[in-house]
Amino acid sequence: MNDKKVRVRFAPSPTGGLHLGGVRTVLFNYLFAKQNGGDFIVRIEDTDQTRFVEGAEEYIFETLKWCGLQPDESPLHGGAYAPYRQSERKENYRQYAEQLVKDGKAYYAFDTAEELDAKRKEIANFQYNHATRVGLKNSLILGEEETQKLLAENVPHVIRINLPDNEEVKFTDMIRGEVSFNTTQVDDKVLLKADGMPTYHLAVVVDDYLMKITHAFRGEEWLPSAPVHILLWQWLFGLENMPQWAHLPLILKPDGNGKLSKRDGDRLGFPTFAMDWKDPKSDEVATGFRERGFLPEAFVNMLAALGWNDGSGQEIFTMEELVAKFNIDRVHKGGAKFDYEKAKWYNHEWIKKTNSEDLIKPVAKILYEHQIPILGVKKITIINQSEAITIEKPNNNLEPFKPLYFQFELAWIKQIIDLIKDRCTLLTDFVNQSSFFFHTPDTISINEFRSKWDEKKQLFFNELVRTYELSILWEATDLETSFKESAAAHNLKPGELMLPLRIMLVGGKFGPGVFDIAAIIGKEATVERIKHVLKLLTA
RNA sequence: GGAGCGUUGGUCAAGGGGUUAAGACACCUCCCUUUCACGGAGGAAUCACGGGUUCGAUUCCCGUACGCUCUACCA
Repeated sequence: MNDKKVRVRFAPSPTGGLHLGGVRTVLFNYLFAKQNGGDFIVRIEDTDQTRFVEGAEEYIFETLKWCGLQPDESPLHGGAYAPYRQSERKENYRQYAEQLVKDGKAYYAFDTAEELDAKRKEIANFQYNHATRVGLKNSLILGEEETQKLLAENVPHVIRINLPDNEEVKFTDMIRGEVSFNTTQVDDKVLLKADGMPTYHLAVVVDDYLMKITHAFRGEEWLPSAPVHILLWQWLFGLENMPQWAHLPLILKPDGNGKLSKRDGDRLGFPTFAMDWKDPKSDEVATGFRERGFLPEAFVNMLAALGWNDGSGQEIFTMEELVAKFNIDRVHKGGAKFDYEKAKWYNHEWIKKTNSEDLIKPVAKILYEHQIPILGVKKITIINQSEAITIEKPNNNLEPFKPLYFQFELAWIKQIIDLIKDRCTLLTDFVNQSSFFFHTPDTISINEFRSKWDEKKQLFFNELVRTYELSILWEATDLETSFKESAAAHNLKPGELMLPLRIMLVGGKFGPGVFDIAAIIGKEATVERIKHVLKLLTA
């Protein structure tokens, strides 16, 4: 068993956007597979046709792509065990269910939904099990002849597992150690539905066997139904072929208790989906981490830390490091409350850590999406949502740009990113932190200094304009030197003059060093912005 | 209700019979910065409770409490 190639699977239902917890399950699967030189398989569990949602499957694959968690086998990527959609493997399941009936490990049940509902109302904690099935309509009670008759008449029926009475079912969970259940506590789950489709319980077991899955990671919410799966393995394929189970801790809501849900995110103002998800029925859009301005590296890093810790104190991990260091033994048993502030901290760390060159495309894309007119950029093409964009430089001398913007080149954007990335937590922060580099500030908080404005300052700035206009050198240090010299000549403290200058250039009390900004936006824009505010002040 | 699983600061967590019980986020103070951030230095704050076992329990055992998950012809 140990020399078998590691094969893990992520088995989502295409019922909507991919939630944080789902992506984390993928991550742990992926890390474990890659660490062991194994394969990561994505199998679509679409056995419930009533819950099918248009676009959900595509969304899942786009999310995986964005996160850098590419499957080795999937309906999209193909593989030796195709098809990878359970709806396309329908014929596989019935035979196993029938086999179980033949072996006495399962039985036909003809009870209608209404009859079962009535039972549930009548009996407090109704379970379809050893004790109650006597009073119900199933092949165990009806007998061979009656059963065959009903079957021949095509009476709608399901196949249920025939759980033994009062038997201990034990297994070893990779995270929790030995776990055991008594069969009296679990009910005779439906294996094959009336429509001929398997339920999850039958489908996972059959497909995990057929696809030679060696390790199965899933959320803790599956723990109570594990005994059904264990028994099915025992009866159908042998325990020695069963994958090793690992039930992952839940991700909890930040306030109160319970599983984190999309509603909590809406309520508290943070995303819970990886990427924007538009519900095709309601047209409602749930915002995703991607659109909120997260770097995929940061998103993945943050997810890895939700339930796992390598014990060294290291917090920032690249995917390669995660693959190398991930260890299932160090996954926690208890759930963790999601902390959006910490999530943003990861993003901030990643923005600081990422080379400015590598940030150009995502930043340009964000600016473009926020309609910052990047003059000088001839064309920004968005190939598709997850794809990087391409930027073309203009053939200068064509458009009637203001002189400043002729300086545009990628190196210019990189310079800006270098200057501001420390103060950007989300990619979207680049919009506010950089817009004044590209165009005159929309609003100028002139009142920040107006009350302290006087003739002396007016004169100083008038002269500064002349000095800057004549200046040949345009480096931040030169600008600062001439600024200070001029201030001294006017008998003014530079301190009282820098705030007005800042506000003239950027519009408010924020941003990097003023002279750095002036150096980057260039002579013409600097002079023009000062003059503009000077005019406002005298008006 | 039942079953299962869990419980170290406000949150994420390291540790695991004898420690000043790491670190991170958030919070507070100060420094740096003639803006805002970044950064740096400090601070406050914790082993759910009760019994054992032990010379000694946060750590091991048993209870209790609390929380969560499941209890569908959903996954």
